[in-house]
Amino acid sequence: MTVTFKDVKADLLDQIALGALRPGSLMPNEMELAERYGCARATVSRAMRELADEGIVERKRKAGTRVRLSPIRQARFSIPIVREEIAAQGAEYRYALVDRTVQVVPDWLRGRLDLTPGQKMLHLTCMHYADGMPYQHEDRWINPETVPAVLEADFSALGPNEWLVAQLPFSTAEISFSAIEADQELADHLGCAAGNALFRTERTTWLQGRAITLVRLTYRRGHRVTTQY
Amino acid sequence: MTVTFKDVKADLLDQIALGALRPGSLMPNEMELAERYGCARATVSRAMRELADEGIVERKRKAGTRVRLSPIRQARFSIPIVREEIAAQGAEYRYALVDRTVQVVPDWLRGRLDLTPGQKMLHLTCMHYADGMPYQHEDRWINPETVPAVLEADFSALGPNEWLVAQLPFSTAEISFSAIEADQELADHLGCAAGNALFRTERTTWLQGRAITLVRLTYRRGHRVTTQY
DNA sequence: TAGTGGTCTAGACCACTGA
DNA sequence: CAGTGGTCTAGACCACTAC
Repeated sequence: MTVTFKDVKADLLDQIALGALRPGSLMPNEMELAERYGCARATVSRAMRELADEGIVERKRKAGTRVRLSPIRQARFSIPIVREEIAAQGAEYRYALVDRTVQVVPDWLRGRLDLTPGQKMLHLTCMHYADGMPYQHEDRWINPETVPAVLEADFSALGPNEWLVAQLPFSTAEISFSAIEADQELADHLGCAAGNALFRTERTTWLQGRAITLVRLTYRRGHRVTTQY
Repeated sequence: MTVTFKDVKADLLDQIALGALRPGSLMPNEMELAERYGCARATVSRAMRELADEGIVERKRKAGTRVRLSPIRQARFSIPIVREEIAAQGAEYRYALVDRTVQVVPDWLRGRLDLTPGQKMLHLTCMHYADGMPYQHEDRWINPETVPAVLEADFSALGPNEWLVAQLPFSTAEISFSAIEADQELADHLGCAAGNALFRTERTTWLQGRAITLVRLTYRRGHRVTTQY
């Protein structure tokens, strides 16, 4: 069996974990490792590159590769579409449009999205249910100047998230997680008491520098997001 | 100038963004793209592999490469050390050890960490302050069987997180985010009222299949974590 | 079973940057 | 300026899997 980049990567990780390669220490260069492992330099290179991408190791030309003093820990969370999230749990998904209005953008939102005063936005409120129980409350603003078709879209059956994803293949976004206390309206929708702690995701989406949408997703009580790294 | 994998990747992204490559559509295979771009297959391969890693595209042997119907959105959060997190905000960091006990592992924890009944764990409670204000409450369990030195460590000045990072260069972990309601003790420590919604991070860490530590980090009221993608 | 992606190799040139 | 990583190439073999 030939030596693969995964073999090299795993062995290097072991050496780091076992302390043979100490944090801050200089690792052998690619040629030397290639000889040691009996493989091509490209193989070592890919192993090292992945370690660098994962924040385990730090690479600099001429200076060589070092084990990071404190590894940059990164957690990756996938951002699923609610329907798929619920289906993945084996529950039945149901969607409901609660409210739809077109209104002048409030000041707090105008600042956030860098909009002109007096501009109108589409404001949607929706609920997502899992097996008939409230799962997620969606409070969304969409910019019709960026996505004109949104004013004709029918959101009574299909949620705005799925509609937007189908319309716009691509975008950049900022996402934040926080804990909030339920107001009476949220409590009613999500079947909990006012004041209960709820997990909230807030996402702002841009396409080529122009604001598309801001959405606040508030989950039923007890929700948690999890990932491994 | 020769064609680089970045050129290929950027061009493919453009084609997807502009709609020339529609979601769900089958892309040409690597050989064909290599000819089209006038480069080696390995170059195309790397470009496509990165698109796949980023969740833009889906690859299957024999079936070919397709543009994902809805891109898998992934958010990366960096997991900083508290002290660096606070320092990055320009605030002064202070640490305090609140409590330290060695006790038999409670059942709920034993199940989580796959430990033997009756095993003893080090239980630490700490506080982290920013400019003198409560910032984060840390409730941590450490397994002395995996990290024997921990029983001799002095946590009165250095937080257990930093101590562990220095001891164990590497580990796998599971992390989760949730919203909780403050009990009286948390409220006292964090300077809020009992019942307030607080943001919590829970992290379980393993080294080669053996549990190292479980930690619950609860932040002061109003905390949020943010990232872009 | 045939077609696709996944990977390795050996060699080459280049780009960055620390000594 | 010399050493390191970064990348490309052309060819090869392999592994998976849809058909």
